[in-house]
Amino acid sequence: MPVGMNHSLMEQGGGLLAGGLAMDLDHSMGTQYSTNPPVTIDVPMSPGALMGHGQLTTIDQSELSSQLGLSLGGSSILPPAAQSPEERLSTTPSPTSSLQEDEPEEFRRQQVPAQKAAPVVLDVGRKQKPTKKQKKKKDPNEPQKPVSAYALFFRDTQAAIKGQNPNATFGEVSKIVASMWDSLGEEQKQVYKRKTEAAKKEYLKALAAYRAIQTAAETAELDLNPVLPPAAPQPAPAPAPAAPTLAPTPPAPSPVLESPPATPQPAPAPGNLCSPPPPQPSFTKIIIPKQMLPLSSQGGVVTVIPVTSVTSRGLQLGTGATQIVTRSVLQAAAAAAAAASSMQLPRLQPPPLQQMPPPQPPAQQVAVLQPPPPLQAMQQPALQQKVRLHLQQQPPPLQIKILPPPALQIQPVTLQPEEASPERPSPEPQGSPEPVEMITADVVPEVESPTQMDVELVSESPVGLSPRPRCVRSGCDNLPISSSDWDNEYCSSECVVKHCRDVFLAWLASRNSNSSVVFVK
DNA sequence: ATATTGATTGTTCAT
DNA sequence: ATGAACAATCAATAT
Repeated sequence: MPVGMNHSLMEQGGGLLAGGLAMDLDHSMGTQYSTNPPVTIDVPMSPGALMGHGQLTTIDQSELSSQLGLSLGGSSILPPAAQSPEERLSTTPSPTSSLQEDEPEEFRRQQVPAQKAAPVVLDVGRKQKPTKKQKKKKDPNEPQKPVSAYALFFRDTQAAIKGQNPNATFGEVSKIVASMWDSLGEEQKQVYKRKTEAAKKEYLKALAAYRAIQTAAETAELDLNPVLPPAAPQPAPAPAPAAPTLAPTPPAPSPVLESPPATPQPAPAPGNLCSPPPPQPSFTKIIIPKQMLPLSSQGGVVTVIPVTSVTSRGLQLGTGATQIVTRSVLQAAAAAAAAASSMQLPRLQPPPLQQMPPPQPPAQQVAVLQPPPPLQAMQQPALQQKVRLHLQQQPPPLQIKILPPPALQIQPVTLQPEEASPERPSPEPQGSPEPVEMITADVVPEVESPTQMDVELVSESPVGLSPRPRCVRSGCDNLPISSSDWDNEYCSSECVVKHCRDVFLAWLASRNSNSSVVFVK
């Protein structure tokens, strides 16, 4: 049985992965699970990772670094401190508990250079061993400590894993993530580590500023009896560089704290897939014993979906259906849709996901991928994880390989037989890699069956161009004109009114009841 | 100890 | 008393 995989990417907010990720699924599908050799999925992935499970899951990872860099940049969650907006000065003494990591130390040192560490006093306070609750009491304004590299990795990965195994418990997912992390190459880990380091830097800065402000506020309070509420400072961005007094900030006091550090270098070429990351041929294999996998009971299916990835080549599914989805494709689809009609179809942001109706007879794997919005991730709370996969029940064992992003070649165009990919007249004349115009059904959120989607997408554009539209009002044969009051469907305001009236009357008639309907314009 | 996510449970507050 | 809104807890793992 062919395994179909659906992979859709959300638009990345902006700069996305240049290197994009390519996902390659190679199936040497045979026919039967048992007899079939394991299915191999080559996933040039980026940060997000994937996972899968089945009888045996093998994940090969190779240089994710470039991709990771991108994705991370995207997720850039990091500089929490710096970004944390709600910055009110509150004089609340930050819980001592928070003082432990390095930064606190640094901070202390800065403030009290005289004594080296002498944390004694602080320790006392800390000793308290506050129950969990207490520690949480942190001042909301206090910059948040950057999360660990592993945590970042977890974030990037868990969604994909969950997508594959919706039933997986947190513990199972954790194990998988751990094993993936374990087998992650140093370089890849480095990427995450770098991220966290950068975040830490930011954090230190923010913390310094924060403390300075607090100190200033406290002193001010002491001096000036009136206890003013922290002056309801602008809810403005975080680490107000204001840092009046000491400003123990680090050596390089680049005054610019607040602006989200647009993640410097990690994300080279956001927009396009043009810059292929340096290829790294090495693979790391992750083998996840069936037992580890949550859905093992189901005869596992392994699917890997890089959260942040974008495929340069897209996904290829075995035999029957070969599908390639690329970011450009999505964009093209979106553009097409937009162009096609004024209506905005929900395609890009499909509802979370409804369980796909039991797949058609031949089980198919559908993977819907939604990479987290890159840089903006922070800003947009909501989505971020929308990876869902629907796998069929008894898939042949799969092997997932994470490959280095293929050169962004664009050969892919070969796919979908049926789909004559419409040449988008519009944008990107350029011969650049933005290759594929193909829009496979998959691209579209699971809302509809692939087939339908195709139809939809394809038909849409034509609609706009379709031969001579007429005024919508029945009985009117005039050509429609465009107006700010309506799209292109009426020839005049009269027709609009008439049409609406007719419709309304018809509706009333159909209900043949005079319920009290109020027309509110 | 803290972080990851998300479900569950517990608490608080308003009606 | 009820429900909404928010907070805490838990799971396995890494730092």
